[in-house]
Parts: sequence; structure tokens; C-alpha cells
Amino acid sequence: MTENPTRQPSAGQTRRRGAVLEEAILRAAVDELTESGFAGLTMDKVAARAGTNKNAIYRRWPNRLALGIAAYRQLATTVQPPDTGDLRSDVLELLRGANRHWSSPLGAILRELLSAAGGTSELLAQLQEQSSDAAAAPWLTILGRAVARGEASPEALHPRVATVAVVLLRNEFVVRGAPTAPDDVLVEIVDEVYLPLVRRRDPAPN
Amino acid sequence: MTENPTRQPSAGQTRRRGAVLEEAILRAAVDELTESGFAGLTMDKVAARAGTNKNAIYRRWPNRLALGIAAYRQLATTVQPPDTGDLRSDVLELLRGANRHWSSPLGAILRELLSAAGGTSELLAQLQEQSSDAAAAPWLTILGRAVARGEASPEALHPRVATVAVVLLRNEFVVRGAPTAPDDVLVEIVDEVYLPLVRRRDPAPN
DNA sequence: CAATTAGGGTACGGCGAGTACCGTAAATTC
DNA sequence: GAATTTACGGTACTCGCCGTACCCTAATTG
Repeated sequence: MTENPTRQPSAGQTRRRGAVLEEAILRAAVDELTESGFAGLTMDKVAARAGTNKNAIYRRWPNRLALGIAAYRQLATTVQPPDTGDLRSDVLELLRGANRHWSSPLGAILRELLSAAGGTSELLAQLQEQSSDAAAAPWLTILGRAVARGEASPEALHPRVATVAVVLLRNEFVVRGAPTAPDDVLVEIVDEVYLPLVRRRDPAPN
Repeated sequence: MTENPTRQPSAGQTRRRGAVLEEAILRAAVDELTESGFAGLTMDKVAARAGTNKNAIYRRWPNRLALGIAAYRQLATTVQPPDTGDLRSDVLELLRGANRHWSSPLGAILRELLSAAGGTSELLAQLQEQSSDAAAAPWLTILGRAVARGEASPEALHPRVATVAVVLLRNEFVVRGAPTAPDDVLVEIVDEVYLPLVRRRDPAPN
């Protein structure tokens, strides 16, 4: 019952090749990933589910992690920046969205992958697009509007500054093992750190 | 040559028990950890090196990760907060120290362990003492002095605010796979984020 | 219709975690 | 100081799973 092979083992089917097979493998990997997480993603199961064997997988991906990342990328979504007209509301909404994402099954998978990659730059780079760099864009967007409104300082339009809130939130997940961050924490990050940082600040007298 | 059994296998030694044996195991684990990292820490090797067998280990630690963490804790050191008389200098020095630590072999091990723990709260908690919460203390110390000097705002004396710089730095390690963070990044964190955040800020006019 | 390429089937090597016994030395009890 | 309990030592084994190696055969190429 756990199996749902796309291809019947010995039906009179035609043998798949190239892109068709590749997609079938990737789809199988995605299914395994969503069902069992990365820890449960085994090459044998993916092969069986795709109705093929490990050879075909290893011909395309060098190892389990690479396959896992490729599969995850199929699931990634992009974030639409909110526009409530108020900086604090925008920030909170964006941050709550991030919290929801990392608390979701998909977020759990992302955390597993980050863990498994454990400092392997080449592979991490492929996850960053989904997790941090692409994540900088919406923050810059809402800050841009806030700057126009006079709510935020222009200095805040700097990726490192703009993303401080998400970085602090991610820290909660990485260092505490919490499955989800309580809303108090988000509010605290926003009110104690983020807003004081980005709000229009009068040039400090040396 | 990789072996240095504390106990000669069949010498006329007395059989070790309890605390004595426990320390021998832990010392063996520490040695393996420093030589081969957590990835190379094998229960068999630790047992061999301690001149015992895996039973004795599993009777004390439930699994490899728990042993690794216990061994790491033997190596942890505490940080002495600097006191240069200038907030920016103190901050930079503390941050550079953290960067050095995470770039060091010991830091690599810590990152491996964080990776392997991957969100297991109970075990992570044992690492936090060494990595984040204990790390909050020196920051509060230097900030306390800066507040007294009038250099920093009293609102900065809040763990989440005080540790922002290290959290951002750790993020560099976790999300980029960099073996070490370039000094520019540290300076940027300090000048673009940390100082603007903690410096005396005149109450924003709504 | 050859020749080449890529899938399918299958088996296997290797490694390391965790477990199961069993005999024996050390501590504990009386 | 003997009997009992507890804990170590030795060893062997199961299990899971990654990654690889063949060998045969279907699809593609020309």
C-alpha cells in the first residue's frame, strides 16, 4: 500500500528514457520526500516507486542529498510581500508567514536538508535561492515602501539589515529545536529589534 | 598508530568499573572527536580506544549523538568579555572571537553536532549552554558597561537584542557554508546592524 | 539493419549503529 | 568470607542503506 508504481513492472509498456524517466524519478522522489521526509528518502524506495532501479538515479544525481535537494526544489514556492500600508503590520505578516513555513512539513524538510548539507557550499547554494536570498526580496520590497512613506530609514535598504528579522527567527529553529516559534517571540523580534533598527533614526551625535 | 588503548588488553590489570571506566570512555571519545570530527566518531573506535566494548558505552549513553555531545562538552571553554572602554571595539573583539571559534576545528565539531542534532530539543539544550545562552552573558556585560558610559541605550540590555551580532554571524556559517566569515562581514554586521541598534536612540517621534 | 546508448534486474561490498548472549571479575550483602 | 548481585569484556550478529558492478535487452541513431 505504500507503493504506487507509475509503471507496472511487467506490463507491455514501452521502456522510458531520458527526460520522461527523469521526471518520473523526480516525481517519485518528491512523493517520498513529502511522505517520509528526507530521513526516510531512500534510493531503493525512490527507484521502486518510479518503477526503475538505482542505476538510473545515480546516472543523474551523484548521491542521495543531491536528489533530495532536487526534489525539494520542485516544491518551493515564492513569497508575495504584503502591503498593508503600515510597516509594522507588513513586517509581522512576513515574519508570521516565514514562521508558518518553517513550522510546516515543507519547512521541516528544508531543515532536514540544511542539516544534511551541513556546510557543503555548492549544495547549500541551491537551497539559499529558496530560503534566504530570494527571501531578501520581499523584505526589501516592504522596506522600500516604508522608506517612501518616511517610516523607515534609507539605510535599512541593505540586505543584511532588511533580513535581520528572518535570520533571528531561523535562529530560533536552528538553535532551539522548537517545531514552531510562539507568536510572542515574533512580536519581540519585531518590536525589540527590527523596528528600532529600521525606523528613521536621527543621525547619532557621534 | 591510530590506537592508543588506555588499557593493555590482556595485562594483569584490574577490571575498571563505574566512574573510572566512564571517564576513560569519555576521554577516548574526546580524542576521537578532535582527531576525526563527529562524522568519524564511531562507537567501535571509541570502545577500542578506551579498551572496552560498546556495551559499556551504550549502558551510559543512548546513542552516538549523545556521546558526541558529552564529549564536546568536555572541550567547551568560557569567553572572557573584553573591556577596551569603547563599545565598538568590545563588540568587534567579541565577534571576532566568535568567528575564530566557529572557524576552528572545535567550531567545526560544534557545527557537525548541531547538524546531527537537527532539531532535537533535549540534546540541543545541552549545546546551547556552550553556544548561545552562555554566549549571551559576555554581550550583556559589555553592553552593561556601555550603558553606564552612556554609549548604549538601556533597551539594549535584552538577551535577544544583545546577541543579535552573534546570531547574524552564526547565520553566515549555517546558511552559507563558509569555513570562516571574512572580516568585512563582521564589520558590516557591527556598523550596519549592531551599533545602530544598541546605540542610544532618541525616542522616535511616533 | 548495424552500432551505440541508456534502462532494467539483480546481486554484492562496505560500513556502522545498535542488540544479544555468555562467561567472569568486582562490588555488595549478610 | 562465602553467596549473590551487578557490571565489564568478548564476540558475534542483525539490519538498513548507500553506492557499485555486471550483464542483458530495449530504444535510439545513422
